[in-house]
Amino acid sequence: MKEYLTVLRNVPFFKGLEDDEILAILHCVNATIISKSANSYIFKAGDTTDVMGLVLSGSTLIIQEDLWGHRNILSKCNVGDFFGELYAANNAVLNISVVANVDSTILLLNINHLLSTCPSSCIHHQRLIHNLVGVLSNKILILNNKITHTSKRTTRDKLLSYLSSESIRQGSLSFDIPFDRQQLADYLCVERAAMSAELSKLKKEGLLTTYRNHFELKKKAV
Amino acid sequence: MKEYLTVLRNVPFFKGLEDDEILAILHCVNATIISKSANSYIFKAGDTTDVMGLVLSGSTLIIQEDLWGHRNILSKCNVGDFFGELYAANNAVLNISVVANVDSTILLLNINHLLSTCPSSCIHHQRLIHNLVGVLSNKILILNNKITHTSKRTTRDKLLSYLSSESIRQGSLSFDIPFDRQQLADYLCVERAAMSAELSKLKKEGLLTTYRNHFELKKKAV
DNA sequence: TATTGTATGTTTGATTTCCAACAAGGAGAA
DNA sequence: TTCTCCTTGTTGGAAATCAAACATACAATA
Repeated sequence: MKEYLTVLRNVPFFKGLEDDEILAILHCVNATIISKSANSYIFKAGDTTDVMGLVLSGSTLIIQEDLWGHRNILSKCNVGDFFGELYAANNAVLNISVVANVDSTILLLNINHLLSTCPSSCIHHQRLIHNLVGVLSNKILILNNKITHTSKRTTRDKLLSYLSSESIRQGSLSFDIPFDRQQLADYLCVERAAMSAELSKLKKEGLLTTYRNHFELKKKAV
Repeated sequence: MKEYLTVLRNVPFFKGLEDDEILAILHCVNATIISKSANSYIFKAGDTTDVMGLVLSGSTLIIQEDLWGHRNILSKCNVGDFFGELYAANNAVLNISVVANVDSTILLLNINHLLSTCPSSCIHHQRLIHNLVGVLSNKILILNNKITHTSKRTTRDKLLSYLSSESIRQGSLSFDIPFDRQQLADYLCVERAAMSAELSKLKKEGLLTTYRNHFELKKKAV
């Protein structure tokens, strides 16, 4: 297990924990390591699971198939990423499958063990639970924000919603965003070209100025 | 506190707990009750908080203001609903405000107390933590689903994505949905009229039949 | 039965977005 | 410098969506 500490140290679940504490917890929740060859299934849609997975080496793909058999890759989990925690925590039927992208090593953590204080009342357990709740609620905040922006009907409103929230979040009318144009368009679920055009309009109307990923909003048209 | 047990029994956080267990937990996490008159703030955007709120009587509004002062009501919390748990759990700056809609009574729960096993090692605590994680991860699953559907570019693809997932979830090509047409359109972020038209097309193409909120999908065109 | 209200389907012109291609500008490499 | 490559901005025709009507069907009620 020790060989993977360099990975585990940087996992949000284990934030703020020392190496020996991590090892103690892994032991206390009876964590197991499995090896999966490329293209083999780790979770299959329709299953339930009480363990979550954490990629120690290799990578996995989260895929979803619709009724007509169209296969859709939802995301890729690289070393240090975890998956299945939502279904494990909720005892829900998986509507996604997880397959090894290449030969991979996966750490399996039983979520019920994680959530139960261990017999020896292991003190780091509380930290872990706190981290878990933090990770989950942070994810909800991120998703909520995205939905707030993307549910606006026009490209213009999506842009203004996003830029306004970034400005408020960063506490300044002048701020950088973490996206280039293509990424911003993908995030807002619009066409890059249409978005660029809309940005130009907003500039002409004096609502903002922008250079690359730097934006400045104006409260009133100049 | 006892007078509110009828409310608390039905809150997902307290699912599976008996009345006396609920009372024990409230005591053990040092829960407090506050009264708020109509239109007064409970949380203000920009604040941080380590407590979450639960509506015992009355109701609250979750509101958000953008940079230009446009006020947007995001949701309403009725008796038994809770709010602020995401920010409390994550120690995040609030980007929403919560105001009392009418004169209201609010139960404040300190999330750090909830997440720490109490000195007396109160056994119901584990159940509570488990419930909390369940509630959060379930919410993520719901949001993920919505984003999956709404991020499709056309009304047709949004419909098919949603209907396919519902069909798979309910394990049948013949199923009911919990929305009427207007609600479905709102959920998918499209126009009701355009959606109705698209449904008609899909019918003509033999991909599905529908009556009201009942749908039957066809794997191949008839 | 007649009346009313509600949900759903249809239509149409205006508007917006999509798609594809190209243009402009800058950064880095040869 | 010159030549790429990459990002961003611009444009025009095709396609989709929006908004606002109106039509239809059905249920509930008197």
